[in-house]
This record gives sequence, structure tokens and C-alpha cells, in this order.
Amino acid sequence: MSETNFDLPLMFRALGDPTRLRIFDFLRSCSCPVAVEETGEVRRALGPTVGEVCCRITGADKINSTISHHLKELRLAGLIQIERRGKNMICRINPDAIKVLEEFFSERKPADEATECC
Amino acid sequence: MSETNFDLPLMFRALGDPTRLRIFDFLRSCSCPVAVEETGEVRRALGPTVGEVCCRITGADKINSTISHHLKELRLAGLIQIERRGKNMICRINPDAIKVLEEFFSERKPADEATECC
DNA sequence: GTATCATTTCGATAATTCACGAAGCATTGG
DNA sequence: CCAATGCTTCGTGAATTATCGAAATGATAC
Repeated sequence: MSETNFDLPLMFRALGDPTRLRIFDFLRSCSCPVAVEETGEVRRALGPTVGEVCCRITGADKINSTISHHLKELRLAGLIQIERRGKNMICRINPDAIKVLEEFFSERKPADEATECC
Repeated sequence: MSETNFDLPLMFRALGDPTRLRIFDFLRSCSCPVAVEETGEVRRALGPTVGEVCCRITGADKINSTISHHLKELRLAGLIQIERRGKNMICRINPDAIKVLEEFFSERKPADEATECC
């Protein structure tokens, strides 16, 4: 529903940088559907903030403009979604994008048309 | 067994260029296991030559050094294999690479360790 | 051997990308 | 309102990449 028009080269290019692939992996590992608060309340887990991603990836405590830039590229490729939540920006994987990529590689590719090579 | 050590960022980077993705798609559509010769003989289909790839991608009849360069990058990423056959170089997909990529996207990624974000 | 064909490598140039710090924008808290 | 926090955008320089033609290589044909 969000972005049904995926540009495959753009997606692959976004994943082609080692730092961005680490971010992507981290966000994938982070996409549990619910979380339990200290109060015991169960809420929808939104994902880590940009600052938490920075911390996880760079080790440093402060926010890095480079990570922000990488997150933007992942977002423009449709691979992740970023949403404001108060002062923070919350990051999460776009599951539709993963599905598109999974299907791209699992698809059978029969010689459909004008395949004179074999 | 050829190249069991795949570098994911390198693979994605290779697929991130539109021309290279077209080459990759073409080679996937071309990887039928056998071919029938004019004589009726059935032989192992090896795939298109570099010249045929150039023709398919650029439309022109002559070999382009740019395509040669792209093929080299795809080969170095482990995505395709290139083999000499007389005067020609024969290109084909590396099926192991496709499997690796398919599994990368179909894998469940449960929060395994130290996932304090959710 | 020489000529020819198929492809790669070599330079050169233009364009893109990565990374960093500084400055700018929202949002919340006082 | 002002200050602080969280993040993004801007500007710059260094590094990488895409593309092209020309030269080089490797294999076959004569």
C-alpha cells in the first residue's frame, strides 16, 4: 500500500554499501510485532530510533550524519520506513520490499521471448 | 563448489547498476540446460557469448568494452561464470549465488542477541 | 609464420558517492 | 517565550565508478 513501485537497481544499490546492509540487517532483526513495556502494557513495537541505529552501527553514542544519510537512501529505495514519534524518528523494515526481493530471486525465469541464445 | 564465499554487499552493488541488472536478467532467462542444434543434436547449452550479451543489451552489433567491464564485475561478485570456448567467452548465471540471495531474503530474522530495541 | 576474430585491458574524463563537521529544523520541556 | 534534544541538510574534499576509444591479448584460420 505504501510504495508499490519498487526500483530494483535502486534497492540493490542501497543494499550494496556494507554500512547500509548492516543497518538493514539490524532493522530486520528488530521487527518484532509487539513489545512489552515496563508497566506490563503490550504495545505495538515501532522499531529503533535513528539514534539507536547509530549507536548500534557505529558504537558511538552520538548521532552521525552519515547514518542519517544512509537511512535516507534505504528509505528512498523503499526498503525501510521512517516515522516521527515525538522528538524521535522511528525506523522499520518495509516488509513489502523484502517480499519483492525474495520473489525476484525465487522466481523461475524461463526464456520467455526472443531468446535466440539457446 | 566454485565460489562458496559470497560477499553480499559486493553482490548487491553489482546488481545495483541498471545495465548490470539487465545483463543478469538476460543471463537468467538464458540458462536453459540443453539446446538443440540445427543438426538435431542435443548438446549442453552453455549460454550466450560476450558478443551476444553486448548485442542484446546495447542493440549494437559490436562488442563494447563497457559491457565487458560490467561482466567482469558480475563475475567478481560471484553472480556469473565466464568460460572460454574457442574464440568466444561464454557467460552463464552462477546458480549458487541466486540461492544465496534467495535465502537471504526468505530467511526469518528473529531478534537473536542483544536486541534491546524492542 | 601472418591475418583475423573475440574479448579484455588501458587511459582519460565526467559523474557519482562516502564521509565528516557545521549549521539548520522540528519537537518537547521549563 | 527560550533552551535542549534528536535528527536532517548543507558544503566540502577524497575516493570510487561509468563510459568511451585505442591498444593489447589470446585463439583460431590460412
